[in-house]
Amino acid sequence: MPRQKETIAITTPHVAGAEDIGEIRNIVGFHIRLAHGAVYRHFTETFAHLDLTQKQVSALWLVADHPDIAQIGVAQRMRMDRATTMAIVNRLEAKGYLVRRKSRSDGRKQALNLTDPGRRALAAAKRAIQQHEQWLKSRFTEQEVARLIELLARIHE
Amino acid sequence: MPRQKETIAITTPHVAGAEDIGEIRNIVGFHIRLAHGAVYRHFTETFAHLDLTQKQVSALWLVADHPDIAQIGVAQRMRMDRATTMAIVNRLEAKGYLVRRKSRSDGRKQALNLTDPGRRALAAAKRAIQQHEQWLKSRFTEQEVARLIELLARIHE
DNA sequence: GGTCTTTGTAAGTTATACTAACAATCTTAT
DNA sequence: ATAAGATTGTTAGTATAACTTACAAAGACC
Repeated sequence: MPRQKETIAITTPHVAGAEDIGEIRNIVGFHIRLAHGAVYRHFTETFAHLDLTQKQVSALWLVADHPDIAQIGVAQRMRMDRATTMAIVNRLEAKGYLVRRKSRSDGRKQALNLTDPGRRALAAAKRAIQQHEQWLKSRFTEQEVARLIELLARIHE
Repeated sequence: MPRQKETIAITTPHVAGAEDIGEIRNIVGFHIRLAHGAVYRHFTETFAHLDLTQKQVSALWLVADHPDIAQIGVAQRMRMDRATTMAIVNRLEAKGYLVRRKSRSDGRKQALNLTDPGRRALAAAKRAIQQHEQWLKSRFTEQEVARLIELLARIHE
């Protein structure tokens, strides 16, 4: 994770000339990538003091919402493969935020559950996310937010 | 902030505190990340035979649109820092798709330009992007595409 | 039982993004 | 004009993430 102190804002500020991107601006994928990058950077700043990445928070949140979930369940909900999920669960386990234990219903699976520190970390993360979402939503009306979510969902569903 | 809970309707069964910001699916950032992941994955499949990533294509395209552009120019337009831009330009140079040469107007800068193989690679990439964009746009009307681009631009601009 | 599938794990590769430090060059203030 | 400061490219090092391949253990199905 890009650890950082709280010095400066975004490393590549929007300066004159940045909007001159030519015909590439008509490519939807290009805008999704730029928007994702902007959100990612702001997220990282907002979460610098919590030592958690987007993926880690999402995984933590999913485990909280679905006690005893298996890694494959997290992977499916986050559209990741098993190996990537492993890496993220490993990091969360190393931080002491969740525990693996063999599932009783299916010996192949590991049931994931939050620890108390994990619950506290998630609570703090949710407060930070509120800030982050506020930053993100501040440029839209409520109706536009709903519309944006609906359009994005059509891409990933 | 009057009446806003309606759009974030779905109730969380377990915890209902003042700090509870609802289910993860109501978080805009989560949808942007999932949509970006879906687009990234499809892009990678579409481009498997071309040995080019999203970033590399974008950089190639920008250099084609702006001959003699400096690395810092590419960085600003793609919202990347100088070090990340270096890595991408290095890869494109290693593939023989572009050349660096000292800028005459500013000795600190490197003027970037495509080679002939670079131009051919970009032409092929643009054809693949048409396919990719078709896949992406197929779930929207033209009007929705325009709306989506407009909303996304508000995030990264 | 035997075979196929699913799940977790491990190892290794690639791409991206960031920091910090440095040299060369340009810009600006005195 | 020169000193001080800012910009640009570069290198080195770190962290995350996504992927592949391979393997073992357990479940599903015939």
